[in-house]
Amino acid sequence: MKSAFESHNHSACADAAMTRATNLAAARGLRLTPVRRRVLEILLERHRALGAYEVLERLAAEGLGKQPPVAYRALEFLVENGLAHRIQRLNAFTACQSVHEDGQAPAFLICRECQTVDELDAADLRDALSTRAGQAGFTVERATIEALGLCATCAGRA
Amino acid sequence: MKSAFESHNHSACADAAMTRATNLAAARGLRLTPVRRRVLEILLERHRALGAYEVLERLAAEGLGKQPPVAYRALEFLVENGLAHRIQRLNAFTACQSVHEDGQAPAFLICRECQTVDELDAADLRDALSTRAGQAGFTVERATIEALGLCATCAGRA
DNA sequence: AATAGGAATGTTATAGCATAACATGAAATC
DNA sequence: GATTTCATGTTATGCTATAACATTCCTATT
Repeated sequence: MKSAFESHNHSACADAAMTRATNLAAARGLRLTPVRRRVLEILLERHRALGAYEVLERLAAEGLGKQPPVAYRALEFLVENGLAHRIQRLNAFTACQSVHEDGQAPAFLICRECQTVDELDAADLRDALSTRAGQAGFTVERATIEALGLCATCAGRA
Repeated sequence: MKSAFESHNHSACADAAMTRATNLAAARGLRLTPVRRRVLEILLERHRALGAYEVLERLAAEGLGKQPPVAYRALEFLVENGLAHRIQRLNAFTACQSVHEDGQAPAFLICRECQTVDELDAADLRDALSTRAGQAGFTVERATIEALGLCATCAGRA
């Protein structure tokens, strides 16, 4: 699997994600409605996080909804079902690029230069965090791990 | 050092933090002005994250500023100098409870029940993250590690 | 095929978070 | 004491997010 920072056949990458989403919906009886499907497609266009209002603009241009709740509801659906992630640092959303258990969100690498967002499996980091938290009597339910920095490409350019 | 979740002599805890802040300001030639000092005191009242507008209400009640930029500027100053932290998940701010290098923010444990926020030293987690990111050619500049869950006290109550 | 119940979407309105831009004032430096 | 720098005051606005209610669309059941 190529990282989001490397150049790759992106349409294959997006197609694969759409296929995973379609299969997941079928398996779980989720309704991947036109708005939801379209929002996921929009997020999949690039390895970048989009704000809800950016998504909404796109939807509006296509006649799929003009008000914020339309975008927020679709995004919420995608996030709840692991098809997209919310990037807290950016107040924005990105399509899920990997496969992982529910609630087991990966860590994110966010390039401050090109805004590309990549996922990193974070199982070990989450485990370490849970262990340490557990020592303080704290039960971790959801962990957010986000790194801001420079990707290789942008570092090379500078 | 007691965790924020345990009952403790909180005024001593807040005083110690204020003293650290005063010393840091002196050492670095920072200006801990009345507004900045007061904002830090307000954050130190409890181990909870406060939104900028909550801080602003307090300031306004005391005649220290009525407009959002007053609160945001003071908070920005505190965060930049490591005296407070921004909790991304909450869009809120909390006083720093520990001592750490610049930019080396700790991990946060956020109880979803009592809203208490505690810090955990995250040096090892950050290192692990940086190493893993480095394998993908990514240079981590700042890492956000936040865990949402239940503290021992609240878990016991349920 | 009618219909009842639930799920999704449409719509209005508003709440909450954050900053740009410019004016004024205070403090340190020269 | 003039200059420069930093902090604060103020106005205005932009971005992010959700509550609440109306309507439409599916689905399952009769």
